[in-house]
Amino acid sequence: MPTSTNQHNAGNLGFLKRLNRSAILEMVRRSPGMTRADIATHARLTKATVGTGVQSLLARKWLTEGDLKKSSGGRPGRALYLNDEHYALIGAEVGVHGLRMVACSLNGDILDQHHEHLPPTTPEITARHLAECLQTLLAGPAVAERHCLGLGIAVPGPIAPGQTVLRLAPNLGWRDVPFLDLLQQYLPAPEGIWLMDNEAKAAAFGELYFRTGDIPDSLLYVSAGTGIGSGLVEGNPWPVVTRGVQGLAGEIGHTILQPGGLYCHCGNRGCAETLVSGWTIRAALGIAEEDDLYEALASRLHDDEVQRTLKRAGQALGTLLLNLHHTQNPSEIVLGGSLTRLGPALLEPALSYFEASQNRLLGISQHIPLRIIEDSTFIAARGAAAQVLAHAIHDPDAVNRASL
Amino acid sequence: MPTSTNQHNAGNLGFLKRLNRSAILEMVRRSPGMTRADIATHARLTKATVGTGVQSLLARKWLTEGDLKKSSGGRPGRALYLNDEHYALIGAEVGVHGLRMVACSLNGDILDQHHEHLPPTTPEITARHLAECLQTLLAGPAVAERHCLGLGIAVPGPIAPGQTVLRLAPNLGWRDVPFLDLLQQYLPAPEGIWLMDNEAKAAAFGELYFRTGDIPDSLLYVSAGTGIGSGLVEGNPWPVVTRGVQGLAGEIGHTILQPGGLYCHCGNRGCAETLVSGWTIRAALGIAEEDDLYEALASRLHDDEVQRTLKRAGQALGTLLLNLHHTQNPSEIVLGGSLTRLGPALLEPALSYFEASQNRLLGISQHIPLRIIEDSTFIAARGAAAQVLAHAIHDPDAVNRASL
DNA sequence: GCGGCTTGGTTAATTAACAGAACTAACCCA
DNA sequence: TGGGTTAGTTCTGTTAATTAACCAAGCCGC
Repeated sequence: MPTSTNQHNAGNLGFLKRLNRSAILEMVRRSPGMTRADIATHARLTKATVGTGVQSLLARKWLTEGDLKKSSGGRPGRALYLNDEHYALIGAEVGVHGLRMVACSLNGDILDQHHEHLPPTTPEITARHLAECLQTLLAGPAVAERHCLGLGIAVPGPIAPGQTVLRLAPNLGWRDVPFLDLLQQYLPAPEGIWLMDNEAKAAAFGELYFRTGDIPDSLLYVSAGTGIGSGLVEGNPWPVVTRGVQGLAGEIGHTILQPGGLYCHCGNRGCAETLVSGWTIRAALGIAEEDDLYEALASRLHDDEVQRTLKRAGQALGTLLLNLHHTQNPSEIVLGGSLTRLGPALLEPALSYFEASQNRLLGISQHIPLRIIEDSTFIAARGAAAQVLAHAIHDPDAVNRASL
Repeated sequence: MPTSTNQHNAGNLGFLKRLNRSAILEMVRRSPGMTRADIATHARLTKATVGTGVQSLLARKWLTEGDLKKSSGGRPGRALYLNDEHYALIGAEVGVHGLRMVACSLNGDILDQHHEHLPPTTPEITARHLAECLQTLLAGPAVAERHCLGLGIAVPGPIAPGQTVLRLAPNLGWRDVPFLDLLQQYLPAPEGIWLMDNEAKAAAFGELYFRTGDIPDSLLYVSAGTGIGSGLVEGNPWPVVTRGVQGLAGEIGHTILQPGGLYCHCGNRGCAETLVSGWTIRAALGIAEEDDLYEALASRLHDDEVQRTLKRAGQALGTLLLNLHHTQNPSEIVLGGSLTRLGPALLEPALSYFEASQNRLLGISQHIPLRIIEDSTFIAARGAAAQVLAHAIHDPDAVNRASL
């Protein structure tokens, strides 16, 4: 978990040095083209301190110098940028319909990606499969030249904070799987950071962290697919994912929207997932698990039954969003997951309800931005890669040292 | 907002010194009786660093030395404690039924308290009234001898982060009131920290921060009174209150529990408050606003109508708690507010539903502790005082300097 | 085009914080 | 009573930020 202070919250001189290097790096990452002088004023450090810090970050290939900036009467400063050529980040997602993996540059650009179809199977087979694909990815021309900072894995289930065990993945049929350890058995490389997180939380982190321009204070990612989950990222300048004690934060699919409603697979009644989710829509419209939901519905989208079902589901989704707004009140909401491909039939009722209701309480017209991702295929994998970067940035000198 | 790093997340030597002093102080606060050697090992600082830090904190009366500890073969260490005699913290709550204020010691012990009955009125009258009462409190024998670190105010409505404006307080009939500024006009003293926060968020902070023994990683306070609100505190070792962009985090009373249900005063339908809250229970049972809810119900508690009403409300409360569990998953839940006085008729249905449902998802028997506060009269005021302490602790040397 | 003016960035000496080792203090135990 | 052990301090050393001087590189007005 990225944190700007060490575990015990006290620090020595080395910690201070690290802190300042991270701060410089993070500032340049967020505002590409800053000069040393800009950094000094914004970070309230002296020119000298920034100078040596930048020098070290240049030497370690974290930064590159760009052109001279326009002068405003004095000597022009030299623009600094994240060195987008030297390092690579690897992210992967274990999903219900297969494995997805990406290699990213420090700016979050995807260097290489791969989608491997794989129906739910045992953790061992999955790990072996993933290890093979990752090895190919690592050896590929886009990555092989770069220094790999680490690997992040996104999985469809809750993970308790500080743990590497996937507690439950109903859609994979897994329970208490130490997936990261398993993967490590089959995959020696890369060295560096290894981490695993819930799919929606990884996605949320990536959507916030790899944002170009102003980074919002907080962001909620709602992942609407076979199940429904969410991830909340908060904190400036060091965003952190909210997990909860048992890793259950964001299990919004099991939030009750209809007391006494239908039974959910979790055993409770009236969960949000009984109203919106891949599996309820499938159940309501008689679509088999093996079929692609979008393809199965494409031809029937204008059927009355389909329309009614999706509208009902959309309204529930809108209610869910409103509840999250009044519980967590994020700066921004991003809606992804396979259900967004169903388009306006599902989303329009959700959005119109949410837009109409969200400001009733304060009576203001300040709307929370809500963005919909139509193709969220690689979002979670990229988010896991972002988490690797966030870790690495906290000790930028470490990557060139012997052990991380 | 207490944060261990400065705003720009870079630091100089002075920052490092402050950080380490805070860390020492916080460690002793949490584990009274630690010795210098204990601190050194836990904080990973050297004995020398801890020694000088402790010396300075002793000189500034933040700490006191206690007895020698039992030796285990070597020289016994000297126990260190928070100096509970020198400083005072002031907290106040502006509530629907009046003003409450407390003076606390650093350990959170209440030195003096006052409850002033005051029906909802204008912000100006309220501020003047509060200022007078606070002046009396400050001049009282329990406080006058002490150095006052500052004043925290808890109010029944949302406050956007970093602001001192109460955006909305439906139960007071206020909107966009700069209450802290207003109060400052009538009350010159105390110098130091001034802050204002939502009542449930202040309460949450206090319940976590003034806890004796192990402090949980996170805590959710649910305030069930005229309206329903919650506050979530997270973070170790520096707990932080979650606010949301507009300060709406924790407005759980306006979370939809019954889509298409009754109209709420906020304009939406089926809000939690239409099912559980002082005002719905009053409306359902025909109790006037002026009457004390508890007293009005005391004689009728075994009426069928009352029982039915409270049971329904209790079930809704249980659902609300479950939803919070699956959204935020706090380490611990504390339930307070005037409704807890209604006892088992309301609480038993809530708890039994929550207990039965909370572990369905993970299929484990690890329960989240849920504590009920029967008398939460001064909880929010004390919480506001705790927030003052949390601020002060981040720069323990500052209080003796000229300006804070 | 040639000095002032302004801003960017580096360098060398200084300051201030933590670190390390030696030392004293205080207790236990045999 | 002396050796072993742990607590805490002191002195010296190391490290990182700071200060101030300096050089670099543009602008501007004459």
